[in-house]
Amino acid sequence: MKDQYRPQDIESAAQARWTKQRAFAASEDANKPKYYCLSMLPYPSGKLHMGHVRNYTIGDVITRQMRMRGFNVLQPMGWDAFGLPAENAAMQNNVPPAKWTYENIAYMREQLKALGFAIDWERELATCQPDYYKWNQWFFLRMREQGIAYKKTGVVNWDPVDQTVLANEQVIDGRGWRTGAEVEKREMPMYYLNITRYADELLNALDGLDGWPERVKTMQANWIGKSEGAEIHFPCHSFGGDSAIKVFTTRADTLMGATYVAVAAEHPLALKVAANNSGVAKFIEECRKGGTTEAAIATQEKRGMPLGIEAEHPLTGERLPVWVANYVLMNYGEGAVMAVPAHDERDFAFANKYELPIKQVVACENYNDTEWRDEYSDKQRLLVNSGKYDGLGFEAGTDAIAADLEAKGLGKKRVNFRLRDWGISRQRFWGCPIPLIHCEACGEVAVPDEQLPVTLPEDLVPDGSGNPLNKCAEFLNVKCPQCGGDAKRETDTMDTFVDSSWYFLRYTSSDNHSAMVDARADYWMPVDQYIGGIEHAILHLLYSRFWTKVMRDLDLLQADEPFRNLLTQGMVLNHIFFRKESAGRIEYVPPGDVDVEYDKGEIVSAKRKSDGAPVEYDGIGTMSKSKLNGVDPQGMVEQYGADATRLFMMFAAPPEQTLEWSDTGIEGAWRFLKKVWQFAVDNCALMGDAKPFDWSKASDDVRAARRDIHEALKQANADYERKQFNTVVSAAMKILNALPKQATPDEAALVSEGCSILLRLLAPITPHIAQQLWSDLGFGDDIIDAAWPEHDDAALKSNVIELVVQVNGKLRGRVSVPSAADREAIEAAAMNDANVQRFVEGRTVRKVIVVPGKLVNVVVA
RNA sequence: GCCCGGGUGGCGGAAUGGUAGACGCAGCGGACUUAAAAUCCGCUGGCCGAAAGGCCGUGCCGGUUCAAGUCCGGCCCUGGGCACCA
Repeated sequence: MKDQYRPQDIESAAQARWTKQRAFAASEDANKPKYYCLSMLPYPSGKLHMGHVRNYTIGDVITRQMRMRGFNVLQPMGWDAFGLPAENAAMQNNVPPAKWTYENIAYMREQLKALGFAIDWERELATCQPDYYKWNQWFFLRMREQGIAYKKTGVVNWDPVDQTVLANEQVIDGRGWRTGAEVEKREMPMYYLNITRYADELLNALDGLDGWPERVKTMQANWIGKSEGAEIHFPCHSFGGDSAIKVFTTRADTLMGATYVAVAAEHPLALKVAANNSGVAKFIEECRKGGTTEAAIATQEKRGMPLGIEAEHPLTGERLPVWVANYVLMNYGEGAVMAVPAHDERDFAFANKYELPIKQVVACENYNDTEWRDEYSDKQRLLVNSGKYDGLGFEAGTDAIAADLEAKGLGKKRVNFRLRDWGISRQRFWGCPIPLIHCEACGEVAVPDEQLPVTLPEDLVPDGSGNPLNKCAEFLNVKCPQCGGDAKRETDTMDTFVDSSWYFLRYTSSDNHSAMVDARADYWMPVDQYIGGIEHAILHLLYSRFWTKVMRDLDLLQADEPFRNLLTQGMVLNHIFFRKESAGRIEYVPPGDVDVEYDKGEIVSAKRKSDGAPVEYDGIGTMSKSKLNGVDPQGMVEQYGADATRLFMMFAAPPEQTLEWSDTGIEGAWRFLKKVWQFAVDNCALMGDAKPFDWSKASDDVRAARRDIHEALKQANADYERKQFNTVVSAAMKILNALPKQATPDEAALVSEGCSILLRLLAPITPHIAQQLWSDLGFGDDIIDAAWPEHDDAALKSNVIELVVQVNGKLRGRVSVPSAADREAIEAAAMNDANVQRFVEGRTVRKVIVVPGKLVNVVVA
């Protein structure tokens, strides 16, 4: 074996060996339990960043460990290749998005290979390949046939200068990022997927996802947002007939306290009034400004205006003013609310601002209608000022009022979800075309299955003024499949979340060109372990669950849920710097190009290295392409090797924890691997002997060292089980520290067993060095085929144990007792300690708590 | 604004109600070396003390417990998500 640890040599050799063996090419095998280990596919942004290294190392550690434990493991990889950054790069560099994307994929694939991940590359896919997105289109048409995909209008961000739709990311402080123009909301026809049809199942099935983090399930449940309440009709005759304003409320019990009705700015009634009322029209116009995100809407100043019409209270017939208010959301409930200012915080603030009446109907002492207190909305209190409903509680009051409303045909109990249907239409080029054709004679016609895929031209370059497909005659002009007349193709493409909602299924059947998935999907599904960033906790994971259920209902799949176990990786954060260009445009500056001045740990000033000009600090945030704060692992891999990089990433923090980027510590990982190598070189003559050894005849030192090793192994296995890999690494370090550096022949069994354990523990994390030493030291040919190490209980036994003695909970001494000592003997030994006596002397012992194997606590008065 | 996390030495972190700071990084001291690098050994939360030992200490305030970083209530700061970034 070589004297020096040189990762460049051993890493490429190990990778070549695995490739030649097709070691990670998975096939369906009935003789072994299957294990599908999946990491979220990367967006091919150009280069890997540390977040990718973290994500894929976690997946690889699990993959390799499960393989050594005897599972038939599949770990595939692909590319989430459609999306906005490719269009931006295209505009900047005047290259087609396809070229940019495929070049990025080629580069990043080599980076992944250099990191030695145990990936089955034969199943690789990219979502921008026609062979992949053909099935998006095929399945979209099946959903359209079922009514799951349907058309309605939706709101988008509109840049009035560029005359184009903007993504939320392109709206900064309510203005377009390129033009600086104030963004408007605009309605457009779009396709939606009817995810709300599955709302109940998506919510209830969370209970069965035992392998998911509680926090993710809570986030999904809150997102789905099931509310039990009532639909109530407030009759309104202003525009003739017997129409009514419908509202949804979770507090029907407080109906007698309703003093006005408020509708959203987009509500049909508001629009009708606006037709003849320029003040209202102007207000609605104002509400159209600004972004469409919930955050933008929720943080804006609450404003409203009377519509000048009235609605009838459904029980009392009292006339209530109708207002338009920007805090009412059109896409939640009915787009209208009954306002009960006395018992709803937002209504309270609104009523106080516009001097609307406030009527208390729930018992609260010292009610004050100018200062809000949370008890006003407490559901535990009883109704007052509510006529026949006085004295009822929340549930009884709701039931009684709902029953009376139902009898009058003016309402009923109802469940409402916060979840909205999923709008998938995008007015953008670099995405999967929606397979529809618009014919003047036949209307909207589906592209026939045999004409799929509708292929996206790969040579167009967007220019920022909208979707280039609209100017591409070759794509646009088509014959109608029904009548054969001239027709136009749909130019909207699909949300990229569509692509990522089922890619994990395509891996199982990636070579099948005649079906979306086949029976192999039922062999591999569900995914046994899914790993990806916590930022995907809601949207991607919810859409994938929905998509899986739809495929099940269309008999394409047996699985109900896609992901059995979920590990949400904490994000890798880095500092963000930027400066404002003219026209309000923001230019981000990579942290590596910034010199920073600190004062008491806080950044006080920053300058760009390349030109010395000041830059602004925008805090710390996730590594992202758009903010240019990603760190490329390439330099680290070249200098220290893949193993040291992987080890460092795993050692830096537990997988689920957020990690602020810093490269201090890579030296430590590198040093550790050098020490492992040196230990192997120094002791190689004693290794590989697998003869049984009688440890009871070994010296005390050898047995003590072996106990430390097996204790560390036990801890490491528990930590592998709970996926806390940073402490697995520290256990490996402890094992190396416990082994003699230059062993004597008497220690041969100890170093041989210890080294064999150490290499197998490290094999999932640092597979190259583990493979090289395993074969050099004669333990076997391939460590990936070695059995997983388990600790020996006999090695953990000890004659004497040390206990901690506390007096009133404070540490006062330590005593050694035989491990077989009983309670009395332990107590006596504890009381005998000189320092303990100092603190007990002259005081009364109230009780003595003995925690076996741990401590004694003497409680004195 | 709403929903979900996090806050422990100079730094990354460990501690599944039971010894706070494992394992590392950085730093300091020493060995080896003509020298440097590399390597090896030792020290390293703060304050008091010659030492033994003591007092303080896990974002802040309060509570439960023999015992709280860990459980409960309130607050502050910070990260993620909020439906067109992926």
